Amino acid sequence: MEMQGRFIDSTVMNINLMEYPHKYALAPKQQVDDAPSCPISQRQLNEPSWSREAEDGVRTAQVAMGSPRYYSRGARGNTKAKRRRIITVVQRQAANVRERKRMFSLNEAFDELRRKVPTFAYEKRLSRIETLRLAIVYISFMMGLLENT
DNA sequence: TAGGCCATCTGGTCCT
DNA sequence: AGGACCAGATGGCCTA
Repeated sequence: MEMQGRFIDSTVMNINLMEYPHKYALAPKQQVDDAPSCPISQRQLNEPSWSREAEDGVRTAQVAMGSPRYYSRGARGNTKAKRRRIITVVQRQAANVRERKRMFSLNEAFDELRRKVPTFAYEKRLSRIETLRLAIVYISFMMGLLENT
């Protein structure tokens, strides 16, 4: 079917993305008192996000001297203490790498979905939330077409 | 400059 | 025990 592509867009389908509330309900800010915020988190955004393992590995090697450990905070402030999972710095770094890879594959899926939903070529790149919402509307639109044929 | 978006880190929970 | 998944926090970049 030739419908995939640039024939319809949000305006054609009477989609007003702005009608969806974009405000997320923000929980009270979690207290981060024993871990520095990510000072290296914004390096070289033009790199593939998980190609930085070598650099992180250096940092890991530096920090891992003396085997410091991360402690899950668990039920901090509660009287009923949960079992805390203790991980090493190396394990924490490995988990960070896995998380980066996971987010990378998630973004790949978003990119693929962006290519499937119809937009005008000159439209700016859809955000992730816009992509999801437009995909929902697009699917509904196509289902309506099928039912009418 | 404020707000939106995103990448990353981190800890909690679930599952194998 | 450890990996996957998730959500909160944080900070940088970009645009109106």
